[in-house]
Amino acid sequence: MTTGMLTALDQAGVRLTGPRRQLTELIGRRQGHFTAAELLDDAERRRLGIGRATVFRLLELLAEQGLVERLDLPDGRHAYIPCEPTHHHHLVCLECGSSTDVGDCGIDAVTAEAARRSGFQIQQHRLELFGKCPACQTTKRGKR
Amino acid sequence: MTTGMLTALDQAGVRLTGPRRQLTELIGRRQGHFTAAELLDDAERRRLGIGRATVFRLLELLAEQGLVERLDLPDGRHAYIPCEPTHHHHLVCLECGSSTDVGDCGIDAVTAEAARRSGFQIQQHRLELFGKCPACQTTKRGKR
DNA sequence: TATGTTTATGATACCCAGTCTCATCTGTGA
DNA sequence: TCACAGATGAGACTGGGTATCATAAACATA
Repeated sequence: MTTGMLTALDQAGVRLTGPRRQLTELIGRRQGHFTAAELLDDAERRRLGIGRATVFRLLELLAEQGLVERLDLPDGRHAYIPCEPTHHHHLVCLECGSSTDVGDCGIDAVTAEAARRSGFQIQQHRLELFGKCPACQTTKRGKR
Repeated sequence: MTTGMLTALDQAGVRLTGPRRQLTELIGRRQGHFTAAELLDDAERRRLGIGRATVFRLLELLAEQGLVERLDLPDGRHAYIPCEPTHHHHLVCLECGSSTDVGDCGIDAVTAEAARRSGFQIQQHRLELFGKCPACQTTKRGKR
């Protein structure tokens, strides 16, 4: 996954710099979604000397390549999820933060129906699903 | 609609103050979604002397009551849409900014399918549809 | 209608995420 | 090994949103 990200960047024709190698490495170690601030913290904790702007620039680059997706958490924060560059949706666990991709699942029928009812031409949609992952369902429920 | 917002606030047990009346009035006049900054501009242009904090406090209050919904535009900005306090989704026109609500449209089947495939318990979802409204489809397309 | 309590207000300082600028550095192709 | 386009880090800046606090106004009660 980490190497996948790097080779994808390479193929995109950008330079494989030190900061980019280190940051993709850090992203690869994380489980599920993360915020820009968390990634920046990781880098600072390891004293990699990577600047704030570089982190945001890389995230933007990864998002352009579809290697990461930007996502709005229910609490209003922004997070990023590493993912495959095909259209899909995310299922995010509200407890542990892990996430899974799901494919189509019939959403096209929904958008078509909405278009029919409203007369809109639908150009893009965003579907985000939030809940509890299988692992968190089995652990004790009083937890929070 | 405007009065609906006010009476709903009244029923929520909060005070019907001057600024709240004026701001809900301004919201009522707007078509479709608006950002906090736009609402603030409206208020300043009319020299209502309403503070920044008051605008954000009212929007938060309206969102709590489900009278307004906060929404993330594809360009990353945040906007608010006045709406009915029942569960539904928004169709947003990317050209003129107008919006329409659509009801269920079969999204429950999609979330059920995603849950089945992934094992997640889905607690909430967010679906936002972006496109071109009927009016903007008929006006010249070179626009934008 | 006057009063008093509670809630809301505006001003302002502040915080945080993200962007811009710019001088310096470095990856990479030759 | 060299040259240079592209990337970097520092830090200033912006814009959305929040916290604080003294003052003002809504509204229940008398």
